[in-house]
Amino acid sequence: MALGKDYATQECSIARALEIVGERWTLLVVRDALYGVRRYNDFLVHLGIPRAVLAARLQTLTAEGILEKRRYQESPPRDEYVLTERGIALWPTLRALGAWGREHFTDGRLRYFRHADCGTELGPYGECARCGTIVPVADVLMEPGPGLDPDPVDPISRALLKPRRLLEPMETDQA
Amino acid sequence: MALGKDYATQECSIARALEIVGERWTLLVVRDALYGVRRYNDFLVHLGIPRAVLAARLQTLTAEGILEKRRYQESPPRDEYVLTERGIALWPTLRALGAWGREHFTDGRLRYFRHADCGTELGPYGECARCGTIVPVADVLMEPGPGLDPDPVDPISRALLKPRRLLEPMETDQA
DNA sequence: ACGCTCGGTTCGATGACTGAACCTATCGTC
DNA sequence: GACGATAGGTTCAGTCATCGAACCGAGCGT
Repeated sequence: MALGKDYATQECSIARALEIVGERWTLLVVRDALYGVRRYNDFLVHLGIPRAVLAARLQTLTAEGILEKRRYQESPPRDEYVLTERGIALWPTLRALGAWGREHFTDGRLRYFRHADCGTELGPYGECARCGTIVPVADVLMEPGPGLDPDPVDPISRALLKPRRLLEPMETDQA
Repeated sequence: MALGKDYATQECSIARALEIVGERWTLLVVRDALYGVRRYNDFLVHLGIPRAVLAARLQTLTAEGILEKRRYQESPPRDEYVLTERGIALWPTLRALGAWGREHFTDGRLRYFRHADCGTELGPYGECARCGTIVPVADVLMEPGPGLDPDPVDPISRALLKPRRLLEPMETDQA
């Protein structure tokens, strides 16, 4: 958010948060990371984001400790970007934002989020009404809804047609 | 978000939400509205936002049904911007975002949010642990914390030094 | 008639985003 | 060992949003 004006005068943790994740595309990158996307190229294709912007976002997210860059093979050298604790902690925000967007601006259910242990659909705060608990991110099961119409040329889009747990890494190779 | 590229390809309610409230300053305007700010000039001074940008944000927020423009006196004609249901529904998102920012990027408590009925501090989801309920926005009491250091020339900043309920309109006149 | 406040609009300069092209290293294949 | 493909970027020109300051008009109060 290095624009002439930052939110410096705002003594407010919302403003601080927005300085870090408030830029265009940033929260969508984090969303994809929660969905299990880890590689530069997968982000690129699934988001349709300009390459330069993606590189910039991955760098600042890494610098802020939200993603961690990690080598997963040596030859050829390839890195992946994995969410840290701090990044995973953005799930409630994304959940709330998504619930608001769905409630007010979307028709047709695009995805369902369920408690993997019992199959109950999550409430607006990411809680399981049946178990009476906040569901840990890794126990959230994501399923496609009827309103979903995936892009056939995008392997990530197709991979998201199967029920998956959040954070479970994508297997793009055999896609 | 009328940039060359919108988030059109994203079949996702998070992306839809971000198209509406994802622009710079927008969520801070909504935050101030929750805090009780209603007038153009109060937003202007408290946010330190360029006038043209504020005018644009107020217009799109009104167009999207998040704020409502309402005449509060006839002579001279003056309008105020008040949150609608749809705008108030953004509270959980802002609460989650603020909790994340405070947890990871702020030192010193800036504000406390409590359940007005019982004084218990709100949990990260805006719930009252003691009463076991999600606290309605109008029953949230906001109090200044020790880390707060208000701008003395800004009447809104000073008004926020007193405990206040969310949505309670500001009285800027006698400030 | 004068200045003040409120709520804007206009405008030039700056900076972020976009899309396309280019680049490097490594692999698999012939 | 030349050839093309793939992953992960960087560079660059053009466009669009944001910034800050100036201007504007209606309706006060005096």
